[in-house]
Amino acid sequence: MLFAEVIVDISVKSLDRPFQYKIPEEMEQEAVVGAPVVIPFGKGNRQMKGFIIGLSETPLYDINRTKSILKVEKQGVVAESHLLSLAYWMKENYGASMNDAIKAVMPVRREIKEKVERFIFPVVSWEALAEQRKTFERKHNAARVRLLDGLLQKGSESENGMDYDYAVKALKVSASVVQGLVEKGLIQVSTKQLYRNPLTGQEADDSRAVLNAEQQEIVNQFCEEYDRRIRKGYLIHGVTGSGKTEVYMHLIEHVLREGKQAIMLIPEIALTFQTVKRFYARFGEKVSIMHSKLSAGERYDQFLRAKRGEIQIMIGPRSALFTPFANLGLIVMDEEHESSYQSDTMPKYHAREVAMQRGRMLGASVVLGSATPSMEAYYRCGTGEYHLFTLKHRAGGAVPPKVEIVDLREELKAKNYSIFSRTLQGKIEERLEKGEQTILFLNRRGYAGFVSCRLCGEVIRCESCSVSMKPHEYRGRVSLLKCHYCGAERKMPEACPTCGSKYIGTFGLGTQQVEELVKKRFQTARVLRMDADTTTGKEGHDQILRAFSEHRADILVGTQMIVKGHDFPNVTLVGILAADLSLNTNDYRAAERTFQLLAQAAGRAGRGKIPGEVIFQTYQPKHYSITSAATADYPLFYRQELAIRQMLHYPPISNILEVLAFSKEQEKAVELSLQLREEIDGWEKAVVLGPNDAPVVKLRDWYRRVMYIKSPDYAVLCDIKNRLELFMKKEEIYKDCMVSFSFNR
DNA sequence: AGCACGCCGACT
DNA sequence: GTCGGCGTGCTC
Repeated sequence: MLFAEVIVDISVKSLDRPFQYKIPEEMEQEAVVGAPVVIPFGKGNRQMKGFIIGLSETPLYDINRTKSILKVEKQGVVAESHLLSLAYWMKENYGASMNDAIKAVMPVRREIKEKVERFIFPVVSWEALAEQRKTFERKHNAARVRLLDGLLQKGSESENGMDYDYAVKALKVSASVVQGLVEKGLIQVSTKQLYRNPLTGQEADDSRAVLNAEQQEIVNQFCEEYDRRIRKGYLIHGVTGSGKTEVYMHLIEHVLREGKQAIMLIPEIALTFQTVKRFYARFGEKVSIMHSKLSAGERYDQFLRAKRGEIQIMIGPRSALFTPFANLGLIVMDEEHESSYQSDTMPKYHAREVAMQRGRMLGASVVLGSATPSMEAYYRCGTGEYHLFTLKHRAGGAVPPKVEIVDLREELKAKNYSIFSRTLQGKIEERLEKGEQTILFLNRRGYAGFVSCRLCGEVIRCESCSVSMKPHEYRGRVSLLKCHYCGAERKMPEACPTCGSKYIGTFGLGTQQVEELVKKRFQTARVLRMDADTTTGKEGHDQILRAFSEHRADILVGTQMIVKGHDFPNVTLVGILAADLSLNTNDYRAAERTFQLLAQAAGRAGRGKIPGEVIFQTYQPKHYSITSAATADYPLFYRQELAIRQMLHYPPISNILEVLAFSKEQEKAVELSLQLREEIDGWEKAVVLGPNDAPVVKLRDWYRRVMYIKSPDYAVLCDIKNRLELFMKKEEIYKDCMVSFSFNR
């Protein structure tokens, strides 16, 4: 008799263990480790899903009460057994249930309600399309012209096809027009995913770019070690534009030559058609792309192809890490410092750590790359866990931008109360005269800031969360307040709700205000704004960036999103209006984030032939994250930041467990947090900070208390978490409270 | 007595 | 997560 150890598809602590089932004889072939199964569960023999995680011939339970597997799901991709071990490792390390961990590594995850997206693709050549456009223009067929314009614009660059809903809604193209064009054989409408291979049928291009000495040295050392069967972690610290991607491709090529496969991880936002096209061009049909826009079915197809050995390279965001390659040789992780590598649902894993673990399990090397490495990765070069490579030179000999720090306190002394320092203002005017472009960067969205009464000082707060509500533009004026935490909205009040005075107004500064101020100050300039509000969906995003790159505007005002990835050759000035904004958050990563942001923003200037200039406006001109970003001196930043992390026992030196205690009643939240503290008092090798009120005291009507526990030994933190969970389970009075945990290391 | 409701524990 | 068992308490 054969038995299967099954994990039931329910993420509850008490069920997070294997249950033994009999395997009916006729299923013995298909009931393999990793297979998804249907089993009877509980008193009512409810049919549940589950996963086989082990097989045995010895019964571990009363054989008369052992039930049988009902069905082995054939359509599921069977997880490789090493992926299951990886899931187990994740369960242990991130405090998740085995079920959650398995679902993270399994290609077919629970179907989230899937929106069917349709795309419009051209069938004929661009030239024929442009010809048709002229015809429609003559016939004054405005809707069709708009549609073809959209396609032509998108087509030459992205080839992703045009979103059908977008065409109908934003371009006001009626469905029967679209249908007409389909019948004419000009376009085609399909649910086809983004990032199809545009080069199908073409031969892979073997002509490889010539590497410079720095790049070649990395490739040589890696290959030499790889051939000696040395598998380890590497970090490539390469300044923006130093040609990291070319190095990755050489490494992947080497690994492929040995009959191995490779995974290339990229942050979600970096998944642009440009990157993808380079890989298609080099590796042809060997490549497959994972993308969040792929449906579960399509994703499953990709995994199946990987498993069958039809492809050798998988490119994608963090979930691509679990591609079931049988012979994995290399995992590359580009822009290693990006926050999208951190999962925010259970298991809350970091792709960098899981990549290293998968590498260890399978004998694959891991190559990380970044222009501004995370403290964690750079630190691990010092401990010998990774080998450090440095690329100091920009490929193609582009000149690094000239950075100037402007002290805003001096501006105040000189009675300049505007948001533009005299230096910045002068430089913007220069650009306008020369016909060059400027990017102004503000690290906030909307009308950030708050609404308060000048008479009584009362600030308008969200009723459910303890944060101030942010003013937003609605129907052309500031008339709407939004809570950025729970999304609640209310009208901008005419008078102060507390004292009734009319002296109520907005304070602080957002991109909308900056845009208005720019327009006022530089009246001849054409200004574009890009932030979360103006760019609903991918289309708005693309439109703005396109308009700016085609020089249909002189100044682009925006938030974070404009500093990532996009190249504008004609931009010769980047102004950061308040470089220290991201510095003043109560987060130990604030300095690191500031450095990364500034370094990236500076990299946006002067990517073309003309050298660029960058202005950092700040109230803290001497702060090391700002000065070192100005000189693009990462090691300098790293040393100073590490000293602070050392002093305060922050990661990567130590590990932190953040414990949040929630209750609907304020006193109870306080009491619970104190009880939790008592529970772990005197624990060896752990330092406890707090408890205190969380930065957001109240969120969605829950009062929040926070406590930080630091320990150099990660396992200690896991023990503490388990202990506290046990406490919550057995203490009756806290049944209506909640506790959540998150790890940092 | 009869039933509604809520809590607890078991689930192979 | 979900079901059934069982205790409490309320009502026709």
